[in-house]
Amino acid sequence: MRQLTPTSYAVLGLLAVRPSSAYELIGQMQRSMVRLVWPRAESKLYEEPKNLVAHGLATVRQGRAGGRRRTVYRITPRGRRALGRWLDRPGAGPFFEFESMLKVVYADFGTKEQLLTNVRRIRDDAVRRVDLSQPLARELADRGPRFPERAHINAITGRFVIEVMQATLRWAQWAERIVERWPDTSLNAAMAAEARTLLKENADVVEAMVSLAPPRAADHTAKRKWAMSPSRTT
Amino acid sequence: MRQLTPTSYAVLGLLAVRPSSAYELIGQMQRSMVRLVWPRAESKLYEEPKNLVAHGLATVRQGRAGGRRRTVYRITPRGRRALGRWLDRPGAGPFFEFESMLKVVYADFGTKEQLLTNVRRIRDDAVRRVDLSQPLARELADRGPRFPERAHINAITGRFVIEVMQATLRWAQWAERIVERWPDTSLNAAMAAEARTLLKENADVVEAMVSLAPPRAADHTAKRKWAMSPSRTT
DNA sequence: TTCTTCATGTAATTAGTTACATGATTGA
DNA sequence: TCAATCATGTAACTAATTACATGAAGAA
Repeated sequence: MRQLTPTSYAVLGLLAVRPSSAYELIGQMQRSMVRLVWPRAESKLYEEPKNLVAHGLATVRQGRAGGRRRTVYRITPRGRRALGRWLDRPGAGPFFEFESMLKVVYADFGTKEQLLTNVRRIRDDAVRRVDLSQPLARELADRGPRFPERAHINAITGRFVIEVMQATLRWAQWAERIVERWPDTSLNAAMAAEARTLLKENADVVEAMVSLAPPRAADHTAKRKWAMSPSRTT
Repeated sequence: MRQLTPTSYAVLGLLAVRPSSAYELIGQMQRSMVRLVWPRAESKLYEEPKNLVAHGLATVRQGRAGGRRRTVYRITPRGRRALGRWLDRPGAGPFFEFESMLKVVYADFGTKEQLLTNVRRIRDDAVRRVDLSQPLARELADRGPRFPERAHINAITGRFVIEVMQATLRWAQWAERIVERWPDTSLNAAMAAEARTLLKENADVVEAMVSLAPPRAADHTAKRKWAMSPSRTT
C-alpha cells in the first residue's frame, strides 16, 4: 500500500465520474482535460486503482465481457470524502517541461537554421494540438458534452488549455519573424540593440501585470538568494 | 555511465555558458530560463555532471576555495558537438503538470468555496511568479543581462515565459468572475445555458486559430482512437 | 484463416526526489 | 562564540516509464 499521490487523486476523480475498467480510464484520461494538466503513462492506470482499493477509496469487481475478463473499479463513499479533502489542500504547479523550448534557450550554441527549425517545430506542434482539439471542441459545442452534468466545469478548464495553446502559438509566430531577420545566432551590434528593446518590452509587460494584479504579501520562504523551484511531486 | 537525457543536455548547456561547480550550476539554473522549462531538483546538478564526464562531454577539476574543496566542471569540444547534435533532434513537450488545475477539473466533487479558493490560489501563484520575476526583468532591461552575449536569446525565451504567465493570470481572473456568479458547483438550468455559451466560445476560438495557422499534414501516428500523450522522457 | 487491433495486464528499469550529513564561512 | 547559511555532496527510496506478454474480437 503506497501513499497517495496527485496521480492517485487524478484516477480517483475519474472514478468519481463513473465506475470504469483500467482500459476505460485510459480513454477517459485521454479525452478529458486530465491528460492536459496531469499526463501519465497508460500502465499507471492499471496500477493506481489497486492502490486506491488498498486505501479503501475504491472497490474492485471482477466481471466478464464476452470471453474477456473485465476488472471494474468503483469509488467508495470514503473515496468521495477523500477527494473532497484533497480539494481543500493547495495544489502544486504549474510545472512546465518543454524540451523544445530548452533547445531554444541554448540556441546560441547552434546555427540559425537549427533555431528556426526548433521554433517552427514548436509552432507546428501547437497547430497540431489545436487541430486535434478542434473536432472535440466542435462536437462539445454542437452535440453537447459526453457528461452534460460536467459541462460547466469542462468549459472553464477547457478555456485554460486554449489560452495556453494560443500563447504558445502567438509566441512561435512572433519568434519566427524575429529570428528570420537575424544573420546568425551570435550577438552582433544591431542585434544587441534589438535585444535591449525586447528586454525592455518584457520588463514593461511584467510591470504592467504587476500593477494590474492585486499586490500580495511576499511570503519569503526562499532559503537561498534565488527562489527555489517548488517540489514536483506529492 | 547512464545514457543521456534531456536533463543531461540542460546541464551541458549550462556548462557551455561557463565552467561551473555543481553549486554554481544550481544558481545558474534558478536564475536562468532553464528552471522555467526544465525544472529539476538540486541534487541532480551534483549527479548529472559526473555522467557528462563519463561520456567525455565534460572534464572535472578538483580545486580549492578557501579551506573548502571545489569541483569545477568544464565542457569539452566533444561536449559542444554533442550539444549541437542534440539541437538537431526534435524535442518533446510541452508537458504541463498542474495539480491546482486538476483540482479545478474535479471541482464538481467539491463545494463552490473550494473551487473559488483553488482558482484564487492559481491567480495568486501567478501573481507571485510575476512579482518574483519583475526585479529580474527590470535589472535585465536597465543594467543589462549577466551574460550580454546571450541577451538576444534570453529576450526570446523570456517572452514565452511571460506569455504563459499572462495566459494563466488572464484565465484565473476570468474564471473567478464566472464562478462567483454560480450558486454552487452542480449544474442547474441557468448554468447549463451558460455552459453551452462558453463551450461555443471555446469552439469558435479554436476554429479561429485553425483558420489562422497554416494547415499541416495530419500525421496520424495515433495507435488508438484517441491520440496518445507523447512520452515524457527520452 | 490470418492479420490487426482491442483489451488487459506484469516486470524490469530508471530518472528523479527527498532526506540526510558535514565542514567552512560569516556575522551578530 | 554561537547560530545561521553557504557549499558540497551521498544514500535511500519510489513514482513513473518502457518494454514485454497474452488472449479475444473483428475484419479482410
